[in-house]
Amino acid sequence: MNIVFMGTPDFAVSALEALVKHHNVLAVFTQPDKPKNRGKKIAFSPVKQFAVDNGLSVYQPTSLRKGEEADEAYAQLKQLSPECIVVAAYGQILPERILELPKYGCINIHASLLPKYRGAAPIQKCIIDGETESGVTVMMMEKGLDTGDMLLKEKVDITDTMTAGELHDLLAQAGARLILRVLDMLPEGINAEKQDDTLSCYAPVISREMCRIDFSLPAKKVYDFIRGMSPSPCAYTFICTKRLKVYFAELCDKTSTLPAGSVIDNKEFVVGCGDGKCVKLKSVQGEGGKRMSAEDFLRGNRIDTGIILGE
RNA sequence: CGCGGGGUGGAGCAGGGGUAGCUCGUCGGGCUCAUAACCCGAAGGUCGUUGGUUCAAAUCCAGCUCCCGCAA
Repeated sequence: MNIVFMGTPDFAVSALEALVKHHNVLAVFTQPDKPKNRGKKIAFSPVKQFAVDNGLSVYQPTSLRKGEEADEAYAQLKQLSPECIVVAAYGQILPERILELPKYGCINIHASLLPKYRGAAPIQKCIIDGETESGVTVMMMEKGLDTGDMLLKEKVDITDTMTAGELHDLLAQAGARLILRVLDMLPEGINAEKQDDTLSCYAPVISREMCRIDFSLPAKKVYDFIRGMSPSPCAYTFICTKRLKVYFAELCDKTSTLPAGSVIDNKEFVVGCGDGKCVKLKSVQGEGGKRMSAEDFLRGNRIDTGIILGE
């Protein structure tokens, strides 16, 4: 099938990779290159990198909705005349005229079991909420954000030690499998299932401030938060005014009567939480340092018991 | 030229012109019913790289390189 693909981050690459193998990808749309990282270097999005490596033509309009670039993009799409547009974490909302353009419509791969966790950060959010399963939904796109009729789903179990990164990888693979199945079924028609809006919830974009660990929450919540943020955008706290990123922790059976955030054991980096239970930090990264085990970190940084994280 | 931190024995760090130090690990020995506990001892580093200043550079200066935090 002739397809135009739209996507930006790593999550979208797996799907694109699968499409390239089994279909004819006419073009790839991805977000414009922006000055990123230290020293203002401009970096390609993972999707663009893959597209370039595989000789696909790339389009990077600033907006599909308004302005000259939007009109240009529309004209380009019309000329490409794809039978289907596949979208995976593209980062832009498609205007109606584009939604209506392809014969089979625009299809989205979303990293949750819709109607739950609509929005930008479903993978992180469902782990933070302590869910035990999630999945991928492939659906028709319509005007609303992640509200279209669902075509196919695949469930994935979330183990209680799984991080967002691990779930991300599983879902990306599942997404790639699903989109291929959907495309095969498309010409014959698929039963679409409407979303039950009363069951929906949103996973908004995660801002920097939202990544800060709140040790006044129960230990289990703190634990879910840390693994839900890992490895990106990564939960953090402060230790003596310095930022400390926390990549992984464990629940531990010690208890604490000290204020939430207190370090109650500086040999194993045990921190007290709001409900008196504790989490043991396992993988951390200080400013200017590399990610390392908590044991290594404590070896070189004198952390007295009783000091409170978060400042 | 966005701001900033850093590259020191296997690991994590301290030192900041003139015998290279700490915590842990490793090896050997001791104590113990026993231990990730404790005691004694040992090995292990051309202090990222190049050049400069100096009687003397891990330490000061310049370039290079690699790693990382912030901000976007």
